[in-house]
Amino acid sequence: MNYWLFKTEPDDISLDDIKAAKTKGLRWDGIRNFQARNFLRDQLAVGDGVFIYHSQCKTVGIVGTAEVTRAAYADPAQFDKDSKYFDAKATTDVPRWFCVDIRYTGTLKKPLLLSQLKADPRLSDMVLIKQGRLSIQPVTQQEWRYLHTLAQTETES
DNA sequence: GCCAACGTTGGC
DNA sequence: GCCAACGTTGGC
Repeated sequence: MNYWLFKTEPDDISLDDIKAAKTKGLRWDGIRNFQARNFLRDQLAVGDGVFIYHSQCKTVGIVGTAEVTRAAYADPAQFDKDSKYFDAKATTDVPRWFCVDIRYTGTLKKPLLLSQLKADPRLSDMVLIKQGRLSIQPVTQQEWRYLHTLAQTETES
């Protein structure tokens, strides 16, 4: 069991969208960064915990949680000429890009703002703090637990 | 909208 | 295989 943080622009996909998909969940696709791709493809497993983080918006920070319901499979968008995620170098035999499915598991009572996380010395080693631009990143078990104590998730399912 | 950080591309 | 140019991310 591992833990992760997924960034998303809420104008595109927000925690509410994930929540609205209910137990059916949704596909987390369009990852086109190799480092993020490698985590996704090689390490994400069914049941892993995911923090959902909103970027490029007014309230930047962690807003809720989800869990992985399907491990990596080839991202169909890379083969779709009409998709902005189309990649001419990808073939069905040798896909370049992968996606997973996730489902909503909870909303934080209060979002954990980036400014707050940055100011917390216990989180100075978080990938989020050390490496700004990475849309899928690992979270340690200690960080996962500590962030939950900070936020007190109310779990629904 | 600006700009810093950083990943990727491509010429040599 | 180096490195400059370029593109993208993402906070502010």
